[in-house]
Amino acid sequence: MAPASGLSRRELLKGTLDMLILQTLTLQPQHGYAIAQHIEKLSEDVLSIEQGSLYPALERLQKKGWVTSKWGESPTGRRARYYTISASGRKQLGKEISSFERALLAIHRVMTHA
Amino acid sequence: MAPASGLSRRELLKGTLDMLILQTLTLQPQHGYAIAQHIEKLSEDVLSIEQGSLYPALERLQKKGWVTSKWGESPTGRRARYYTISASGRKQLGKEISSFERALLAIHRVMTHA
DNA sequence: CGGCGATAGGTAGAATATCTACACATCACG
DNA sequence: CGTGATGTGTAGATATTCTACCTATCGCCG
Repeated sequence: MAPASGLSRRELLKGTLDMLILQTLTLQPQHGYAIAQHIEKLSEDVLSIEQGSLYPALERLQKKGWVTSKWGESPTGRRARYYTISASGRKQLGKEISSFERALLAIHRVMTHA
Repeated sequence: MAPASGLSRRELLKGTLDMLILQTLTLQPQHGYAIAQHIEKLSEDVLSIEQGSLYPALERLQKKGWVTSKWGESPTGRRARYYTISASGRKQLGKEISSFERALLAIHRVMTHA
């Protein structure tokens, strides 16, 4: 994780974090640290989820009822809080995906001067 | 512009407003109100730019040197401030487009569980 | 005439999301 | 013993957008 050459790449489209987390949790329940790693890896290190964004986001999702959590043990034997997506979380994910695509299409129309 | 049936659609991907404004100004210099209308129309009413977002954004872009402005007269004969994209503004637009596309591709990879 | 909607510009303050920078703990490894 | 990876978390700053106002002119309709 050392910034290699002082280059700090970080580009998260704001407003997409919840969607990315929820999507990640559709694969299987995960703890926070693993969620962040999963997203960073799949994005080929383009996206980076800072802890200061991750944990508040998870709290937020939990408060909305979109994920549940319970303490467990990670593969490395450490205590970790595992998050599971709920039924309403899946519904929410669907909404976020479609509104994301809608917005994307709209932006595309503007950017290609239609 | 009356909300038709009380339905308030508004979906702007956060962080894309500057890019949309700069892109709009590559067509021709425009005043704020017309910029907002242009974006709303091209996006087929998916995106809506509120005045409270628009004018601060235009100030921001001006402060960064990406646009210049001067008072003029609109086609309807009203006083209006016309904004013009600068050379550095065009360079900035290019940067924003490529980082937007980078992020988009990354998000796509995560969302399709790659 | 009086009011309203569209055109045009703007501000104040709230809400929100994210980031930076910490603190804490355990484990493995040299 | 120190450091880096794993793991959770908080506090405070920062940035962006939104809601809700305000002002002004113009044209139209009743």
